[in-house]
Amino acid sequence: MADGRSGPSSGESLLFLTDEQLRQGIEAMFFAYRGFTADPDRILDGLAYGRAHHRAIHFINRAPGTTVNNLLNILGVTKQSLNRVLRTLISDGLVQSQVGRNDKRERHLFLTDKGRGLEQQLSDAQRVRMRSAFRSAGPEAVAGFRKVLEAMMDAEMRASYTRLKETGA
Amino acid sequence: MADGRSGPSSGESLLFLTDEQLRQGIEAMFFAYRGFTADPDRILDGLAYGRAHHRAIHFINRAPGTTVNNLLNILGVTKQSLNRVLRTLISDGLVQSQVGRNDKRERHLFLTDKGRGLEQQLSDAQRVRMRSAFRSAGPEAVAGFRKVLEAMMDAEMRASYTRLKETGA
DNA sequence: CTTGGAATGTCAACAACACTGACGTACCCT
DNA sequence: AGGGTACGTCAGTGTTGTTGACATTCCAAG
Repeated sequence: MADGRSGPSSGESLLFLTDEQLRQGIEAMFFAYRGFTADPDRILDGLAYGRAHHRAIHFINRAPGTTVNNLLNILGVTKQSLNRVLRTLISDGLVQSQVGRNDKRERHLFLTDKGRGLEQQLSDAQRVRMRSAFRSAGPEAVAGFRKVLEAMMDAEMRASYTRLKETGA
Repeated sequence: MADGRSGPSSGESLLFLTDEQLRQGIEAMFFAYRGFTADPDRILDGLAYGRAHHRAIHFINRAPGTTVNNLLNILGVTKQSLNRVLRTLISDGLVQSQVGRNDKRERHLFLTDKGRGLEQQLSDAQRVRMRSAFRSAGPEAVAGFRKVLEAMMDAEMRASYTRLKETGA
């Protein structure tokens, strides 16, 4: 109970930092993330894939030719875990793995046409919801949304996020 | 590709609704959620519990005396899945299950002192990050954050969220 | 050139946690 | 009495994470 539910001591009211407000933020994250993943999950359900496949496909699409190691850092899982996912995606012809020219230890990853097809389908579904949420909330709200999320990331994740952001802009 | 990357047709610029902006929003959600769960996950790691236990504890604390069925709807998992979690929490003395007085089929769930202790520990860790993100983003950003997340939820989840919000206010 | 360490990726086995399906018990209500 | 509800449980399966062991490749020290 060591915290600021007490009155506005400084000039600002800081009402948005009460435990109650923070708790609402926590629950909002929980419920919203469920919505966020719901649509792609429904699509993946029919196929033999899960959320991990979606993530891999998304980031390979974002950074074609990325190495396994690079993908590992972005996704934050073990290489063994990622490898299982990649193996099925490769054998199903959605992803193509290409031995590095300079360093033959590395594998560069690309989506095939088929892979790009699924990626489109998944990200379309996700974008529909995101667009509708953005539209109904308005531009200022979206800016705040981004600002808070960015502040909530771990430092390394923020770095990955920023790098990707600048790549695509 | 059927969407609005074209010029500002209406009065508003709608620049925040481009595919690129939506993609950044999607990636922000992904990276931020990782940060959001990182701290409690670290605590849970030592104990024999996982994220599922955390969620159960959180919502039992939020709505003491809630029934199993109610919890089921909030968490959005099957009763078998929830039951596995509740069984360990009850046998470890963190949660107490109490047969309903009016309807003896129902079980009302409460945290024990021990359970409240762990809840405090977990939510403290999560609040620290949330508070720091809120503080650095500022009140207007926080309002926007909440607004977008709320719009992103499924209708039923928004109902649960609102109900909880009003209960605690 | 050879050799040993570091980096990269693969295979195998296991644990956590979600799911479906089927069933049993206790209870409420008509 | 009978049908529906609330809860618990057993069995089986799938996805996704983990650790451990190992093969290949690169690079640099000797």
